[in-house]
Amino acid sequence: MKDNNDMPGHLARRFQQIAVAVFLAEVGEAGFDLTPVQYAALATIKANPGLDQVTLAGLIAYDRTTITGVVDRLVQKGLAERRASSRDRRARELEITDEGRRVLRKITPAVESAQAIMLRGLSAKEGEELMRLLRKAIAAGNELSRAPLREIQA
Amino acid sequence: MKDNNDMPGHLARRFQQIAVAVFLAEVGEAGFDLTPVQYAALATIKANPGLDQVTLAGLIAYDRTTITGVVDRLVQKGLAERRASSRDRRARELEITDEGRRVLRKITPAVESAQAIMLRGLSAKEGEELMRLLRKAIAAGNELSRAPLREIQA
DNA sequence: CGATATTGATCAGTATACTGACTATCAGTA
DNA sequence: TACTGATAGTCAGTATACTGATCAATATCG
Repeated sequence: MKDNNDMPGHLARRFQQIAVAVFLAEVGEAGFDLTPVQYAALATIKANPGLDQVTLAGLIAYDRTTITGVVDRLVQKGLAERRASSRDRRARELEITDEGRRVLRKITPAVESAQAIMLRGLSAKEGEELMRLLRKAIAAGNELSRAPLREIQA
Repeated sequence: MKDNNDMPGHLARRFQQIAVAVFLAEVGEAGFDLTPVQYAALATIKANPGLDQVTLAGLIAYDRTTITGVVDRLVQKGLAERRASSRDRRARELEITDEGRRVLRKITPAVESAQAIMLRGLSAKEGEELMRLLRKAIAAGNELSRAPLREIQA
């Protein structure tokens, strides 16, 4: 009979569980209160000023119903702003605030440290290989989740 | 600047997201309504009859507060039973029902198929290597989450 | 132009996960 | 035995994620 440890799904869940715990611990010790999801969203808003929520969701592969709450919390913390779009009155344009920029800058060392801790059981080479295999598996399965990754249209 | 695709945490989240979607799709097509978490819990109850909830949580690395709800739903679906323990009046002993056994048996092909689909972008060798690296990273980070894996004490 | 389809955002509902607190019970020790 | 600490389970609260529905606005095509 198959063990849990032979199930990629179980290993995926477990690795993600640890990754989130490590991220929260490192960021918390640095004095910030930001989740992995909020961090990714904020960094993506900074890199793509004025993008709408659907585009943001596509860039980080979040469900569009999840993004609503994530952006709510970023706005509530004063890290991002949500404005009505002038081109499309359905859409909301997202901008990072000065405070958001400051937090992103200060939080970076903790985030990098967290990424290292997640892989601390692996050699540098193994860490690279793990990421390569994850990227490959993810690319092949991209369309299988409700929230696939979407590039920005040129 | 670091891309999301260079962050093991982001890749972990994305891979898990796809894994859950694939599991639910395969199991759903087979006519069953069981989540990955519920499946793992049920299979573990079957393999360890009479275990209590804390032991169950340890065997699959779930938080003990999460287990309460998961077992609630298994009981509600008639797949498992929760009994008061005779040895320890705080504890609840868990048992799989005949229906639970039946579901577990019938659902296995869909579960195995899901595991294969998650890795469809990888060769057999790469899939093995991905699982090996995940196991290694997880083992090193086991104590970093609130819900570490715990073996049964002999 | 107008009917239709699509899209952006949100909402209600459900299921993980976690934090922190609480009760009941058990175990070990002074 | 009485006190203390640990443990099993649950609960309230918060944050992802998803399904499916709805509403407003835009796009498309006959």
